[in-house]
Amino acid sequence: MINTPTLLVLLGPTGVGKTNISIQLAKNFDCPIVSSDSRQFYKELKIGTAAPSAEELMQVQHHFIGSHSIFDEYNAGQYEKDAIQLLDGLFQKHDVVLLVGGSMMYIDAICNGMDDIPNVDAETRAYWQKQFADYGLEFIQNELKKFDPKHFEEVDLQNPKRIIHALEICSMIGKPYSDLRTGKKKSRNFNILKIGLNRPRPELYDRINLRVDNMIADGLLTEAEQFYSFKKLNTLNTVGYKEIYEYMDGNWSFEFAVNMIKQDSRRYAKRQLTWFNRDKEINWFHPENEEEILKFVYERLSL
RNA sequence: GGCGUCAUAGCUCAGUUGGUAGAGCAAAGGACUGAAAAUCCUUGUGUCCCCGGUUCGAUUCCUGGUGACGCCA
Repeated sequence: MINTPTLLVLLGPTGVGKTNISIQLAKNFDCPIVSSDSRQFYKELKIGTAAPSAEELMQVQHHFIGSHSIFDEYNAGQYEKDAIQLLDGLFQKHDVVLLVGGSMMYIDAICNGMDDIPNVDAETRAYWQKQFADYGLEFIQNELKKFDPKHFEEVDLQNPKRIIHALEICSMIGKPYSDLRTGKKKSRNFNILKIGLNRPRPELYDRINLRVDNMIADGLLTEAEQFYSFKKLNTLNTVGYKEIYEYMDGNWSFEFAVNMIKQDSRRYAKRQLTWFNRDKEINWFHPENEEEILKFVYERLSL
């Protein structure tokens, strides 16, 4: 029934109910799951990232769940390379592979591709961070204007991370960062079908709040405490962990920290929806309309 | 029961010497090419507790309610 390999992409805001639907879809189409959740990659972060349970992992073959350590350096560009290579292998045996997650840039890295830009080495990063820390935003803005006037015109000049990154690349390649930014969409040797899950805002927020309470009951505090001494790692600058560390540092009460985890999760969900709303290829469904989703996917795949 | 204080945005509160109002937080909207669950930008949403009175005009002053809090019984 299926002619060309298809990547079925299941996306949506945090807490909407992706995992549950993903297991059902994977069973129905007898296909493996590739995660595009940039925090479920980390094997140390299970409770706080609402990673699939051991039981769920046994039911369907999963990739990129607990595949990395919080001590690893990882990024979207590397993920694109690794995941595309993995998909090439999976499509040898499967007509359909399910990509599941909510990390917007990681999903786009697979669907659209990213430009070929080198990984930033630690010294370069440290150098520009120090420049920013010592001389401020205006200084790095001017540096960017000097090294890459084109990007200076395009970038969000209030956002230090964007400016620093552009400067890192400029100094590593010895030419403007914008020279490497083609903005071209890569072609893939598989079809892409995007399914978006969403719920009315109050419903989504209720689920997020409840899920955080459940994480606490399941031992999120203990999980986070184990890595307290590494709290400065980028991988731990994550909703569910950074708030616990504020509590452990004595800045917040425990109750306040829990409320902040809920609030930060809600804000994250909002940002995800802002990004996804721009993508007109997404076919949206309410997660409880499982039959409708299955019917839609069957129809699209058999064409 | 008596006396006093208070009542303004979802919350905490400013303010208007009488010309229908503004901060913080929350929230909403947006951006996004290797740190992305990160980072950054924009936006004030209102029977100013209710009924009257004075006034050209009351959220503001006055009578009376209602509610909250405090003190005294």
